[in-house]
Amino acid sequence: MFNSIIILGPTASGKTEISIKLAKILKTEIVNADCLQIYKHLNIGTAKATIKEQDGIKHHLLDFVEPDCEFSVSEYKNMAMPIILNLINQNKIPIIVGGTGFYVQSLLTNYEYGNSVKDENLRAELNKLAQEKGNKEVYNYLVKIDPESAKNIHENDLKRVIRAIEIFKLTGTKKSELNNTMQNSMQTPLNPLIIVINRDRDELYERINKRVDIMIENGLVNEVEQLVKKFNLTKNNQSMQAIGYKEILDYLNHELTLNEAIEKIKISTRHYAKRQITWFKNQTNGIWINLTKTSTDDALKQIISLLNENK
RNA sequence: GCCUCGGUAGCUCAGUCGGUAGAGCAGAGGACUGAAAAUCCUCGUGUCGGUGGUUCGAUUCCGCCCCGAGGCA
Repeated sequence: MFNSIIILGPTASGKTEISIKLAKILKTEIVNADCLQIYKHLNIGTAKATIKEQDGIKHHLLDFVEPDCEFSVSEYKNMAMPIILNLINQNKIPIIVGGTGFYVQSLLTNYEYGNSVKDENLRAELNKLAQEKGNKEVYNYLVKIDPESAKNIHENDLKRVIRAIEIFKLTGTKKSELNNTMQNSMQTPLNPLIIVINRDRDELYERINKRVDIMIENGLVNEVEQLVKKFNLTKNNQSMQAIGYKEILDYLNHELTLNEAIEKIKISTRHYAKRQITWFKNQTNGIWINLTKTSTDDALKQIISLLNENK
């Protein structure tokens, strides 16, 4: 019997609307699983549901991190899990909704992401090494200390190469060993109904393009300008890696024209949607609903009946 | 009307001293275990504007035509 619902879907597919309507019907609450909607003040560009759109439904883990702070899956998992379990205890069926597959995945496995926190110095050092002597140099180092992990990481994927080294340096345990032990305990208190909201590619891309134009009309440039001023943000801040924000930042720094920035936002968003679809397709086994071919109401009916079937 | 420069992949363009072509972007597929809206990998056949001619062979050379940009009238 399902005790929770997870709603995934690429950006601009219509997750938000459907999840709020579903929450109304089920008289439950929503837990955000979007790695940028967690940030306060990033509203327009992240397509965060406004208070009005939230329609009285309680949203957890939305809009609570300061824009100059960092956040990670591990923290997400630690915060989300108690909230979800608490809702289940109240006999509610929490609806977890978002586009960050990585965050959702953290709720479905017992992986503890290592005991290692990050080590900025080590990261900087390895990044420098890569810059001076090439990615291969850093990769070869990983091959030496953890050949098993190295096999699964491309030598140019610096972030992952560095993280694997970091895990070993900080914990003395290889990442590959960590994987093996964790693999055996792939269990979770959640038994979720997983729904993937999607649309025909053409329509999705049209919606993305249109939504970016609307964001600009709604004052995205001003939002970024105020944010940067107030919090002294630069490209290096995690929140400023968000699509829509980094490009407008370039515009404000006169590195792009407005039109170039807008075009770039559209392209990056399309790329992002594509990556999301790949992830959902191959990393989760949800039930797909195509909103190009199904109305929102029918989709809701379908979800409810799936829920009841398994009672 | 004349002159010049262009017309090659969805877009921007490279190239073939004559043996039917290749980059970037777009697009497609994939990876993903403490940055994930991040990071990374793979994938390029198209009447080479049209039509005649020269040639064993033309997208490449020549003629004419069409389209675009600029210049002279």
